[in-house]
Amino acid sequence: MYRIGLFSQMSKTTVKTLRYYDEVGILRPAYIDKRTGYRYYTSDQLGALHEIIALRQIGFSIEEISQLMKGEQVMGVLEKRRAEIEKEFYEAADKLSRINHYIDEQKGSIAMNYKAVIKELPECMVYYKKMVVPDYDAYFEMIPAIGREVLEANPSLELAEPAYSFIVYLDGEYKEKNFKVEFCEAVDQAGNETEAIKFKKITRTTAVSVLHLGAYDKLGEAYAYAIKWIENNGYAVTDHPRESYIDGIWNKENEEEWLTELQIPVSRK
Amino acid sequence: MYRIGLFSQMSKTTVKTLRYYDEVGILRPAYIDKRTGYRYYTSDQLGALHEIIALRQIGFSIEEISQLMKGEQVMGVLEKRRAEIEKEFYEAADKLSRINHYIDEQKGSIAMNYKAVIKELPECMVYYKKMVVPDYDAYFEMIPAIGREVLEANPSLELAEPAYSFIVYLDGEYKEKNFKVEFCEAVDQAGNETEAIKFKKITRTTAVSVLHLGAYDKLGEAYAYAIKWIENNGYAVTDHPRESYIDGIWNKENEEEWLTELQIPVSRK
DNA sequence: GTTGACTCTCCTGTTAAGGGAGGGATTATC
DNA sequence: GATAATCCCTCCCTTAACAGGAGAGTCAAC
Repeated sequence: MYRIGLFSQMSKTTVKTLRYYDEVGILRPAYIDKRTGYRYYTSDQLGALHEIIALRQIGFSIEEISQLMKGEQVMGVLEKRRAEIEKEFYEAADKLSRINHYIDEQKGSIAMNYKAVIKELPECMVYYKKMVVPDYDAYFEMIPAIGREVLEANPSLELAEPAYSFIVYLDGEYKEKNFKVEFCEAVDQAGNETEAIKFKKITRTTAVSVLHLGAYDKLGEAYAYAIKWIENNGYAVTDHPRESYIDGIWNKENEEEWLTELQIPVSRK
Repeated sequence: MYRIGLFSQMSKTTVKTLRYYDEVGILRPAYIDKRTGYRYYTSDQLGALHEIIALRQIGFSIEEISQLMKGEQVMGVLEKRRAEIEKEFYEAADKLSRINHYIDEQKGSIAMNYKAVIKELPECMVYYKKMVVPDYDAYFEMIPAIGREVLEANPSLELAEPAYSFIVYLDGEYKEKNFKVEFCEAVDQAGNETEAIKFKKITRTTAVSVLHLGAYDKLGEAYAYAIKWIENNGYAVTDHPRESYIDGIWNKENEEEWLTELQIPVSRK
């Protein structure tokens, strides 16, 4: 019978850990002196501890080890943990490419104003209208007009909170002028459709989000950044990009303060 | 200016998180109403939050993000984090092969009595003697004799605590009889050497450790298990295996209670 | 008998928030 | 103007697996 200090050296475990394992019940000492409270371990407990350490090294929680030792749904616990480890593995690979990308940016000593984050875009109901616009400036006339049109057909329609409106570019390629777009705005529920205006439900999706500060003619840079980021980090574009308008002519006079969020639906390659 | 609830929806962050970021100082609201304590955020704070989220997704701690935002040793923090992520990546790969190995064992529905764990063996001073032994049984005569021989030359020598003695097999191949071994026993410091007995310092090493319960003639199974484990989990043997005796004839009569630890120095492939 | 090493329990701290209580503020409705 | 429904505030507790330390009791050696 060994006292805790010696046993901890034999097993290369700390005393704190042994006391903790006693407390949570996965390794009770073979004997406890009732008077002094001293814990005594035997050498065959080395085997049990060995197994616990092996499982901890694989990353099982104390709770899971408890279950395994009681023989409760062993395969279930094992498979669950394997799935988690696989996830950890892919996430580490993901982080690795992201930080490499980030470090490359810093080294390039270019003041990068863009940061990409992965977001889940929730499902929502929108009204939408497809149109061809000659150039960015035309938005400022066309978009308010759409708003009025919708309200006319649906006087009691309510916009979603928080406000969420965006434009999807439908042309497969990049065009300087006369691009085909779809304007969408989130509402709380579907309403009456007209010739031009329809409703649809947008499904939940994962997207890369990049914020762009400044005038719209520089949005191309944000696109370039996002596309490069997606390539470097092993994602693939799954749908048309969206441009969501946060600040613009309606609340900021200065073009340089306009804020736009570029959202590109992606999935892992 | 948006109140916290709306801002949290715009940024897809929880209110709790925003309050926490305020508390730790990485994202203070643009304005706080002194009377009510209400936090108010502006849309350009979306950019700052965006960057924080990007860094959190890469796995930076709040403390590190704080530093990065203050511009303190940026490259140092980044490189440190990259090294950590690389480590996480290799560790995940390691855990993955270990759990697969473990699951295969369970599925084999063979009652596996062996569990491998990775340990750091600390540096220590030992005396040692090389010899050729005819068979396992001969240990019981030869080892106590060595003990006496050492004590004769070094009357004041003290053994290390905890006791650590082991045998290294020096033959390159497996032999049933007349194997060449080296017996080592840890002591607190070097002493007088004799013709047969020398001292040396054993360096720190990483090893796979497998416990074997039972008579020595079954040790081959423990070896077989350990070697298979090492192959399956992407490690490589770097030195001679050691057999460390924990329980044996000196304290247990019954052969089935003898406990031996097999330690095989390894490194990652 | 005394020292020094060992052990005990109990309390706090660690990360990055999440959960909930209790109470004030704002907004919508009656 | 009253009331109800949200919204927001602070404060405290919880998480996992221990680590660190305080203060007190125990053991073995000299």
